[in-house]
Amino acid sequence: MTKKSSEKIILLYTLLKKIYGPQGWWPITGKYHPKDYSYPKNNLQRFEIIIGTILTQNTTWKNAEKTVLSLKTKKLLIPKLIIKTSQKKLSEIIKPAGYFNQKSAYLKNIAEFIVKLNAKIPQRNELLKIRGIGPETADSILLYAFNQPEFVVDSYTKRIFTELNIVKTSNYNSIKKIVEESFQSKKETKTVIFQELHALIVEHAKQYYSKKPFGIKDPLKPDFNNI
DNA sequence: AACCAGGACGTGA
DNA sequence: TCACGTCATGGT
Repeated sequence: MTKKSSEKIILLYTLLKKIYGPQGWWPITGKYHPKDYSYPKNNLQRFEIIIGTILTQNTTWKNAEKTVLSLKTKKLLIPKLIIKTSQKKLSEIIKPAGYFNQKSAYLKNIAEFIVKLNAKIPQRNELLKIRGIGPETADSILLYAFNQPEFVVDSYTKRIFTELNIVKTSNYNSIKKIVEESFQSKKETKTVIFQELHALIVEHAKQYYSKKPFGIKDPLKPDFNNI
């Protein structure tokens, strides 16, 4: 990690926070204040977030949230009930989220894991063994459902970081490590920073990095040219 | 009407 | 490791 990388990452976080404010991005359906970081408050909310991270894979949160709400209305947002429900029925319920055949299987896999977990905090490498849980979903689960200081790297992050010359690599673990090493503070603080930074990056990217040519109208670009 | 969305997985270089 | 095809609905 170069010193400039961390300077740029901290600058990016500062600027994005100033522009968009706190995102409050723990995908819980219900009421909460964006600045309230005391979520999830129980295992049901924790599971709801976990389910959300899978359903939103390569899908808009709007569509994913719709299916989370459907599951909630049907009182299925409980690990044991996800296991009990047939995959066919699950697929039907989560249809708007896309990839329903894959995702319904993934939901069952994570539900099995959560039951066996017995209310402990999962290890990252254990999550990665589950079919349907890749690096981004694993980190999302750890960061938002278990409040662990694991930074989430998504395609937007790679895109913005390379476009703003923050990093040269597009390797997941490399970028994750660079970001995590840029912020040294206590665990709770880092967790909040990582939760907000990832959400802010997504928000910014949706405006300036979703269609080609990427970032051409990004107002932050000049700030990163001569640093 | 092509293109993309808060990816993961399998396969073949 | 890395690039590419596949999975699928809904919005622009």
